Amino acid sequence: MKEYLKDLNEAQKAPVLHKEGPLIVIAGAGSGKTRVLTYRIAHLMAQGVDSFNILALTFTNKAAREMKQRISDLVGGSEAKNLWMGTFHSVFARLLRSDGPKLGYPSNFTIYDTQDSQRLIASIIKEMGLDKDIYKYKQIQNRISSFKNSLITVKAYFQNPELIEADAMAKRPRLGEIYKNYVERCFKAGAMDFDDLLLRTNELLNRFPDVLAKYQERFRYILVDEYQDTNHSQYLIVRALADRYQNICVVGDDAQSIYSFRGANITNILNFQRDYDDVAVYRLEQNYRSTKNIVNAANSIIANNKHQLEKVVWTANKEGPKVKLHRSPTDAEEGRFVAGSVFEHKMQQQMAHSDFAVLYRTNSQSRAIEDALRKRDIPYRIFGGLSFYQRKEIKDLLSYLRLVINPKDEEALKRIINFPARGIGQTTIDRLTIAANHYERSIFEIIENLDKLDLKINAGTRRKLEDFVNMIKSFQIMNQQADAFTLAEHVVKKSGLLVEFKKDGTPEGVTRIENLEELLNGIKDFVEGQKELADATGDLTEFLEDVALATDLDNDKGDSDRVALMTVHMAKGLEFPYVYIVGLEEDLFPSAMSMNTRSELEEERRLFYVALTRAEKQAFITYTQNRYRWGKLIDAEPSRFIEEIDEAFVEDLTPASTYTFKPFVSPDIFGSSGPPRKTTTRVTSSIAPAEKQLRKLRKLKPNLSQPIGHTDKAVMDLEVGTLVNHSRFGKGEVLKVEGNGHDKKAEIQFAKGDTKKLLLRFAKLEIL
DNA sequence: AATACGTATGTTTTT
DNA sequence: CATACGTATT
Repeated sequence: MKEYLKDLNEAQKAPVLHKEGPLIVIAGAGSGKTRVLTYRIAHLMAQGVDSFNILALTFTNKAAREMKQRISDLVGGSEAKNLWMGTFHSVFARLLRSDGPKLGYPSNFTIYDTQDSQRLIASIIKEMGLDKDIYKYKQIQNRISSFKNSLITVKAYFQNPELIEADAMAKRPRLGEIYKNYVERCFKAGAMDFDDLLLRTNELLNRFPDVLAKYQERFRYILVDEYQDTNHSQYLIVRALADRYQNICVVGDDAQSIYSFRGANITNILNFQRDYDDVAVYRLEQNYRSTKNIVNAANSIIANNKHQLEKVVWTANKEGPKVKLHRSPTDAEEGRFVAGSVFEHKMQQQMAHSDFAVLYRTNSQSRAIEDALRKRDIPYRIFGGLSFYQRKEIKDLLSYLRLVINPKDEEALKRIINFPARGIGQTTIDRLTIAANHYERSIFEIIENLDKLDLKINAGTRRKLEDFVNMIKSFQIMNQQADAFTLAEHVVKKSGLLVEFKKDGTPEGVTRIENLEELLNGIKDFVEGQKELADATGDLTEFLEDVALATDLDNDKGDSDRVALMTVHMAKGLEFPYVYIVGLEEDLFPSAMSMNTRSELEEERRLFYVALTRAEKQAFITYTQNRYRWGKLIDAEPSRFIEEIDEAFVEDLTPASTYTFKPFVSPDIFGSSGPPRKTTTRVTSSIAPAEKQLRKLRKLKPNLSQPIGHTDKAVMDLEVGTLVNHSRFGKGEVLKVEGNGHDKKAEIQFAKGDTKKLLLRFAKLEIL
């Protein structure tokens, strides 16, 4: 009777059919976890669960859109439209639009992006008269963000001597004050930053039991995708909402946890079974995406990580070609290789451009690839990097629109009050800011009441300020009648933006005008699209929210046949027949910033795992000997990850001839088995490669005497009652031993209070 | 107040 | 390299 269940294998069917109560799906890469989520929702609806009672949190808005569409196809009718589906940020932004006023926020609050936050913090630092070389606004923004993601409010900060001490040690004793000011200023501006969308949701649910109850009733069934990448704030929201009905389904893969830098906490997924009663655990281990060579290569990489849930990803797919490895002299050559290879495979295999993706660790690597693709006339699209909405001209126009919606929005105001130039200088803005802080009003309100205040601003400037405010007010009046597109078009003309960029005359200015036109088209699309959606109000507020939370990926209509260029992070959840992973070099991938601790390094490795498992048919891994970085050509060494791949699944494509140019023969220090290590042509380097490698390894703190993934015999034979010491968890006692050989695990009660189940093969244990 | 120029400074990844 | 900020000049 349930036709759609035929689309699922047995392992997938189980979580789909699971009825009430908490469940976790540990899903290996490419094992069809999106499919499980989709079908589970469809199945719930088919079983009579009201679509209004289902909340699904996805990783991208695009994923939500596609899933909705698929569900709609499965169940028919228009029910799927009622599902609450989207990213944490967009779902809870929407929730805060209706319930945020209880916290004192206007329902039309602005969403500050990272740049807005950083600018505000920079100006606070300046206003406080602090040394900007010690108080670096980016670092401070980062720290504040991580506070918020861990639910450390300003109050909590000041009650925590450890944090205060840490900042004092870092020579930044006034960090707490900056944090306090920042929060107050955001609040006064009617603005929430990205982290606030989660933090304030938590606040709302904690402070108002009736609101919590309302949403617990509403969201009786909660599903969370990519659970391994949730941060503490998100975790608490989910817990609160699921508490009443416990119908919580989380899906994820600990091996693909790659967002710890923004607070993602891998223990959320590792501890899920402890958080809820009677958790059903399902595993999806069959990979449907990739060839055997790709799956096996990926498995061999991830085996180097110690901390992971037990899981064996396998595939019944065909063997496929081996993972190809290629070395180039420079990054430009690397680009050429990729472009040539794309061209070749497209021709030979009759593929589309969109079947290819180039993945890199950092956005700046896109340049060399772009150049090469362009030279070969291969169409491409870059995702991420400086997104469309972050371009200057776009942010300018958006700032006008933001100010129309929320005149208290200080960052928007400061951005455009004198752009295009209208003779309002820094001194005036500083005075207004001081007055605004003093009277606890917004700058906009100060200007509105200029005549009542005694500010040192001359008549000419006063006049200009009034003109500005009147212009914004005229836009506001227009906004009550006109749709977003008509208004935006009007604003472009009347604000002087169009003229400003037109008179520029350079190709740069022309591009800017084109971008503005593109934005206007986007607004038009939005306005028209809104008419079809039941739950959308279709106004400017909503458009601005979409814009603030959209990523390039969300905007991809997939209507053009281009090679995709993006960071590995962005590629999560996607798949392509052909994948090129470029820049596999030490200090780049793994990043130099992420090699200080083992857990950072393990995250880099997971990132590489994610990259490799995007590929369906074939994966290419490239690295260079020299690369431009900071505008200078620097030596590059092959990434340690290259030799971690089991050689059985790799084939080196680098032409042998390039090896013959070596001025000297470097000793084959890693044995003849692995792929060739760096064969440097640099004679100036006095340190031999082996020596260099060793020095790098020593930087890693944990005991290197023991190779990763191999534990000595005594530990493998430990018994119940044995006292052990773990490199991270400390001392503990073995409670239980289970499994055999490879799978042998021990349950250990640690002195700190935690009980953990560890795979002996990986756990770093010492018998006491 | 606006512009032009020099310097320093940092660079992972993103909602 | 690219941007951001400070200083000097008009």
